[in-house]
Amino acid sequence: MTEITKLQSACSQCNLQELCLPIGLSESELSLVDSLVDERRKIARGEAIFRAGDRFTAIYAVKLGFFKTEVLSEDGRHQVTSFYMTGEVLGMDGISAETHHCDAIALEDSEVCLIPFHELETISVKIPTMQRHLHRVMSREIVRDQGMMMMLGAMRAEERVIAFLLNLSQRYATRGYAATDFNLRMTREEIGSYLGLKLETVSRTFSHLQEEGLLQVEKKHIRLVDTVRLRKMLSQDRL
Amino acid sequence: MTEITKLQSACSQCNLQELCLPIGLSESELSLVDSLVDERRKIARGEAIFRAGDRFTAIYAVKLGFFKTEVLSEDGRHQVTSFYMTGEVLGMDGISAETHHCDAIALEDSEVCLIPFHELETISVKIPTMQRHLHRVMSREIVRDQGMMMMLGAMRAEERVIAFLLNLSQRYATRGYAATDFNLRMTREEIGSYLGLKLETVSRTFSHLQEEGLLQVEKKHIRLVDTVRLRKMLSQDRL
DNA sequence: ATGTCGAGTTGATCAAGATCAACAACACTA
DNA sequence: TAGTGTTGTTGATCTTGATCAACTCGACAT
Repeated sequence: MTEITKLQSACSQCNLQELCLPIGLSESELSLVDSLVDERRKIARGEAIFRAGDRFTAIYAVKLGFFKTEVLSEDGRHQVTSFYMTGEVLGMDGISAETHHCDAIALEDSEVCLIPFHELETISVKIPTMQRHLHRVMSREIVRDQGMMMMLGAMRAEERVIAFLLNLSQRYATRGYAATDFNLRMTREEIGSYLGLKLETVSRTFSHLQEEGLLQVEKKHIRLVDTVRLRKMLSQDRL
Repeated sequence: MTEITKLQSACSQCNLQELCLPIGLSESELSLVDSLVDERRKIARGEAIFRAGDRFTAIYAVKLGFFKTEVLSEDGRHQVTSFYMTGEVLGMDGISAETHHCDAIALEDSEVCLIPFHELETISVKIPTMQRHLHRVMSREIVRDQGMMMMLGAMRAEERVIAFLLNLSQRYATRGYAATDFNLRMTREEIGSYLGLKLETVSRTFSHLQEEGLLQVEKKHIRLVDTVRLRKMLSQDRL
């Protein structure tokens, strides 16, 4: 099903530039980048960009759509480790062993820009700004994961759900979408897996927060009613 | 207290080379690396290499000793996010924002090699092998964190403790130390924090595993008696 | 229409781990 | 040498979230 198309609009033309690329690239540097990212790939909902065990060759910038990554252990247990939206980069788990450690699956019909990693390394040598950018993107992933560990290790169910929603909200806002009014792309089960909770607990927590007047839920549609108080519940709880 | 010494023995002479550096560097490349790492620092037990909020300037290779990193949230909660032993590299969380996001604290009198990061980036440009190595080290951290999230989100207390001990065991083995007989450098509370458990639970789990004849605990000293069965308990449990 | 399937909600009950508490062992200090 | 603080163990009880189960709703196929 996966369709491969040559890139129509180059990175130098892309409106996601400020998310994907470092600022302040010269024109000649930009054209180097254009030559690097020469393939776009459409991924239908439910399909994978890569799966655990696949040979690592590239990282992927989400041009459009929504993804989850999922780790699976030998015994069949699996856990959602991340969600990625427009402008975010995934696949960096594969660098260390030249093999991907997780599945990356589209939660809606999506499109990614394929960035051949070894070529990226080559270009980084020529453009120091690019190298630094790459390092920052990787480091950001490390920091994010640490925050996640904090959440899984130290927060209770309600706090996790709130943190999750506020994080989504903030990321939508960065992209110019409504911060308090959005549709979830993932199921309750996927949220639960991500947060280390069961789907029933996620559902109950949504209902409970709704009763409290903190948010409105209708199936996948979320409206954050009182973000101030939600934020407060994160920092105050269990003081 | 922190004492700064000029490096006596260079990287090119260091017996940790194979852990820190990529294999196959030429002599001239090695001397470049020697010029990069020019400072060693002693950190007394309980002291920090850096703290959250500190400006990021370098990453650190553990020359000797044992560290924990700890994230703290606004409300005072804190969680151990990692332990680092000889030959491991820490501080990469700081790259993204030029600021460290966690505290790195010595659990015993230790010594680290200070690697100025921007100089490392510069040298990486000249030595592609070095660049690739750096990327692998960062990626390894990402993979490790994902495994950690899996553990925190999907495993129960006993499994977490077993996974923790087997991981330690494996890392000691890599370093040529006994794999089934070692001393813990951290308290039960630190283990608990790392595993998302309370110290009492860690203590009880140790006792329980001892009753089962799987390991022997005496204060900080651990002896893994039946690693085969321990490993099995990880993969079989909750099949 | 009817049936089926996946996703979500809600209730009742259960169990894992947290919490509270007492105490032991030991290190460090005065 | 007594005194104090830190670390660890163990017991009793409580709470949170898991589990099991029933049911609704909507999408889709026949």
